[in-house]
Amino acid sequence: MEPRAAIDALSAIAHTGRLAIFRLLVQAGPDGLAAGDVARAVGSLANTLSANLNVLAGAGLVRSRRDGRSIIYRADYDRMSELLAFLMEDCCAGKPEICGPLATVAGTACMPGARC
Amino acid sequence: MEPRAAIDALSAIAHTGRLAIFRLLVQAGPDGLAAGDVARAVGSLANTLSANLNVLAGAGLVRSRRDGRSIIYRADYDRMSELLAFLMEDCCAGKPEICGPLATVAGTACMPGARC
DNA sequence: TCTATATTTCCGGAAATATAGAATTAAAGT
DNA sequence: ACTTTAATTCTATATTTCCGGAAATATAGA
Repeated sequence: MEPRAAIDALSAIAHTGRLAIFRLLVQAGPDGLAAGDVARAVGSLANTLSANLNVLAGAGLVRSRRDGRSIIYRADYDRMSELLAFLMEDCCAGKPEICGPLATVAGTACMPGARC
Repeated sequence: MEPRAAIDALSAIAHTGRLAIFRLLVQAGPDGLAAGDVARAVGSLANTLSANLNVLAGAGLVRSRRDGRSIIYRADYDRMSELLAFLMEDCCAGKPEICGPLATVAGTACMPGARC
């Protein structure tokens, strides 16, 4: 991932409202949620929410598709994964002092059954 | 890590200049670098650099100590580790689709011998 | 004390961002 | 065609961030 793209992604989630939106969409899973449902869940106006979803989409962290009158947003897991990889690899220079302890986030850091 | 602290850390590194500073300090290791050396390395004015270092320090990502007339800055590895943990655990909700592939950053994501 | 070096603080203007109200587009149902 | 619902876009305003110049502070050395 290019630094420019990483910075865009970082500033997208460096915002209380957008972080909440993104977390919600991650937890919602691959099927995603309609914009209206997101607005209700995080309690924000439709236009504000739309702007924030647009920032997240611009950073590649969420994707959208139309379904009837609703527009369904879902988190882009690959992109988030790339961002995490950027931070760990590139930014942390693979220092075990930083990245090592993350192994304790067991089960998340490693796929079930993955050989580590 | 609290969401507020995570957001502060994210916005601190969501900036071309500050990301460069942080990466430099991570690579410089625990001994850190004098502010002047950082300024020279990243090519920025002393006052601008000072402001940016201050933002990073406010987010807890770097620490400073005085040494003679120099002020030495070093990356706070623990803090960065906490930030990564926040993103993986809390934000990604432990979804293997996101965090799993990070195991391929092998050796960094998982300490040798860690139970994953 | 005087001077030089290192860094920070203060301040202002330009640019970017955030949010809300009003209007607009899009699709579905009648 | 008309109405309703869903979401976006347009526009304005308030706020924040960014960066540079000038001045201030801190330390070391002569």
